[in-house]
Amino acid sequence: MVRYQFGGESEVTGAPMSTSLLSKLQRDILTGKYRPGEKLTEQNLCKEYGVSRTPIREALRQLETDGLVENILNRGSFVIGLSAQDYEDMFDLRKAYEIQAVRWGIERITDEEMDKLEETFEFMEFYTMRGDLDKMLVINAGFHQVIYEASHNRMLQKTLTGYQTFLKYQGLNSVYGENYLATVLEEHRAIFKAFMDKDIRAGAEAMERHINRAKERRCG
Amino acid sequence: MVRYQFGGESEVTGAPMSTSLLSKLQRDILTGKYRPGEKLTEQNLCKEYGVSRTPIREALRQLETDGLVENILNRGSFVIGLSAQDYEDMFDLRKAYEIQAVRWGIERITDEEMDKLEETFEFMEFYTMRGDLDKMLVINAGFHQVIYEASHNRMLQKTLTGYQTFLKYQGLNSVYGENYLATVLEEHRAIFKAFMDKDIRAGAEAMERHINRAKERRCG
DNA sequence: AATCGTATAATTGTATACAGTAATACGATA
DNA sequence: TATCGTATTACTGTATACAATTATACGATT
Repeated sequence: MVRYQFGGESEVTGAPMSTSLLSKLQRDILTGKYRPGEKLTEQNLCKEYGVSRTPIREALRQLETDGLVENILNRGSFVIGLSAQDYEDMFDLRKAYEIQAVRWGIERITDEEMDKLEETFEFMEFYTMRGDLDKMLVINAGFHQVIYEASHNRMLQKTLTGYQTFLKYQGLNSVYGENYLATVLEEHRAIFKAFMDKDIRAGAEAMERHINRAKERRCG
Repeated sequence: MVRYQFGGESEVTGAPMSTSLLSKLQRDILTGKYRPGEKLTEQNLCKEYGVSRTPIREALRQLETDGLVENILNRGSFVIGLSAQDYEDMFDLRKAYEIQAVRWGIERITDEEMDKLEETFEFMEFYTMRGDLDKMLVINAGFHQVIYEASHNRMLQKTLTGYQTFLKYQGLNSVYGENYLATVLEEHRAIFKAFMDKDIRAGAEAMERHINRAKERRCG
């Protein structure tokens, strides 16, 4: 058994500087720096992150719609806690959307996106061979991201990307079994094959199995 | 055939004053006052809604995470257009979650919530008898809301409530058939019965039928 | 006339200032 | 001592001010 610790940030979005602030806050909430129910005083956050109240408030508003924070009028922002049940539920919510992403993805994927999916899968094979868990987790997320893009549905993409954020930090507490890499590779291979074969049913089933097992594994 | 026009606002949330601004912006984007691709200049919005830039910017950030607006660094906010395909897709996304809401709802509903569901359903019967389409559409949304609450999952609730906002204004363009009310009542009756019987499978199937038909009807 | 470069204007991003509300401290009263 | 009421403090909500970036206008050059 290997207890895994994440490396640094990986911010990829071409979004505003304040997005960096947002992802820092997401990280600090999801990793437990701020505890459920805790009040996030704007002044404190200003000092903590070295910016003024305006960007802090904007980030808090986004955290609110993300469901990480609750905003009460004239009283401030409070961290929302996720129960074990919430985390378990999240796999089911994710499953429903991931399956839909595969269905639409197989229908709608472009040639360029297919190339990208193939390339990503080959990276997965490579890093699995090398036993590089760190890189693998990043590629893993990337593989799913390509499928989200291939679904050509912005909302689906946005929601699933949001779940990945949650799971990314949840992953900090995960324990990965010895044959985790090989197992996950085979699950992904089945999904990738369904894309090659343009077999929607097979793709949906492969993804369902993948997420069901992820739920059992309690990671990725 | 009856072409339906919505009445006034129905803001129920006990949320900040700026939420009123947010819902106004949502309405004005979804009803087409601001067109897809159009730039939303903060100054203009200030004049339009009679507030300063601060609350405008906060609302824009929320609209961004809602997927109604795209924010480009140093260039501003642009209205995101939803294609016919996007609206069609939305029924499938909603369906996946509505089914999950029923599953969890039947498992987790409290006695108080069950009372509320029953009461809501009885209102539906009443307004159907009276042929009051206006009230019916509100109650319809309320019936689903009770199920969301019964699911006891905040994320599910939030996401589905978001879809309702989209569909609410989409409804403006809907054409309701003569026996719309009676049809929808029967679909809801099947769902309600499944809650009474605590029959998860029946509930999921009833909800699936309901949303499939809503998709065909292109409304509610 | 078309294009490039610079200067100006407009707009966004951030910080600060002011106003209104909630939380707290503290003293008066029973 | 306990409780209530008031005064003070702290914080949020909103408006404004300043800085940095982008868009536009206009003239110089080819």
